[in-house]
Amino acid sequence: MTPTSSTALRRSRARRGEGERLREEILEAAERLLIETGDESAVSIRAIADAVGVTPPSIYLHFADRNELIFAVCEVQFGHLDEAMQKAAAGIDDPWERVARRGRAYIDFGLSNAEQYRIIMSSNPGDTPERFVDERLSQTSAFSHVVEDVQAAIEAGQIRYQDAYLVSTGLWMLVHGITSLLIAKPDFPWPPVDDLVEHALGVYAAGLGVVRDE
Amino acid sequence: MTPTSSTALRRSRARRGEGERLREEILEAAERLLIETGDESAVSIRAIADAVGVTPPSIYLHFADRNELIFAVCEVQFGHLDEAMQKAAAGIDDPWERVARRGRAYIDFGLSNAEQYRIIMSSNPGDTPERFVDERLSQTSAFSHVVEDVQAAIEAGQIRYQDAYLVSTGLWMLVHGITSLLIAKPDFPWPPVDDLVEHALGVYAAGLGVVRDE
DNA sequence: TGTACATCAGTGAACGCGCGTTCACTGATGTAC
DNA sequence: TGTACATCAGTGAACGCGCGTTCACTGATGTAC
Repeated sequence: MTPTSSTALRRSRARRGEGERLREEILEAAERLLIETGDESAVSIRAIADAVGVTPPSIYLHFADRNELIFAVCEVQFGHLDEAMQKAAAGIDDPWERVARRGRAYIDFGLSNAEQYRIIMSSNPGDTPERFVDERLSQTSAFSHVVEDVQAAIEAGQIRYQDAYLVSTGLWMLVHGITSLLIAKPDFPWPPVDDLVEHALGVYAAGLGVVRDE
Repeated sequence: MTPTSSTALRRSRARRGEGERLREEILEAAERLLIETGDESAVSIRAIADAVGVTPPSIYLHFADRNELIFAVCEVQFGHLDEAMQKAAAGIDDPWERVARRGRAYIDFGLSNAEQYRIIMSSNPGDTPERFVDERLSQTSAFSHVVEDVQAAIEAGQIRYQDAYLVSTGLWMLVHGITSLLIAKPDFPWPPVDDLVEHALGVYAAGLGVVRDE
């Protein structure tokens, strides 16, 4: 499993001015390793360099240290999550329906990309590099889109609470709980996943007093 | 922070027949290290041995390998969680109130013991040793106590759903989501924690159609 | 059209580290006679 | 009451490993003259 010797052919050097190409290749290889090994600690500078077909010091041409590289991977994943949620809500008018679809998209993303989800949501805080503010921003962008839809649902009289931020936070907690527990305890005798998701979202929606337009 | 040289005095050797004492000391030291460093990977065989005041090979007198040791630590933590939840429900008659108190106790336990909570709930599956069945059992004991109370609440007509197992699972998802997200993202601009917990539990209770006895 | 040169995209070798684990051992302690 | 001996609770030294990171370097490529 672990590549002890070079598994990739030596990569051909980028042409003048195309040095940035390596940065993308590094990020892609890191993501691939993360998915394949299912273990963040297996995503080492050396393993990445080997996967790209380059020597370890080359990594430092584009990232200050390992920590920055891992955060860059997270940044990409937050982008994917946001995209998936935006796509799920696209073309839907009913505000609560938009929220619910975002929620299901969130869960789907997490379950389909378990390792990526794990590192963006369970990573140890405290070792956050300076670019962390950007990271935090993109993290929040998916969230703030939810807040907007929740606000619209409140204004449409679909939800009986008034604090869109509080409601959105509660929803995040719920979908995160579903996603992360299913990922962390795959052997637990869960009820069928779809039933579970629909039950939990249904209960929460009922508790919010959701009234649909239709 | 990391103890590079011996930080503890050499421990005096146990008397004949009291070899098991070391096992307890190892588990306590491992837990202490986990709390102090906030990082599972810092809880190494060598660091534990150092903290206990013993040489690394001594660990192998009581644990087959590092993995078994870490799982033993988890086992202890699951016991603590179950105790905390049992204590919270003790002396309460109203079934739903018992469930709600268990839920708050769960969240309190997780927030007060963040690192322990992290390892028991986010540990990588797949490297589970043979004694895993026991571990799984103690994990489930806290859960099955909830199922019992939920069943009682259903029978008392407090909840409008009929499947106690499904309802309990949903509740676990919710409280786990609250706990783990607060731990994982301490810098996020959360609403006040108490408000958040009461809001989320309140919404969920309302969604379950909870009717109180009083 | 030819050549010197700066720059860019990397390489190769090495550093020191902490890790899990194994192995042969030691020395105090209790027990049998 | 004294002594040989088995056992128990550890020790000390070493193994091989993969890791992040640094450093001085190389050699192809494009540009200026």
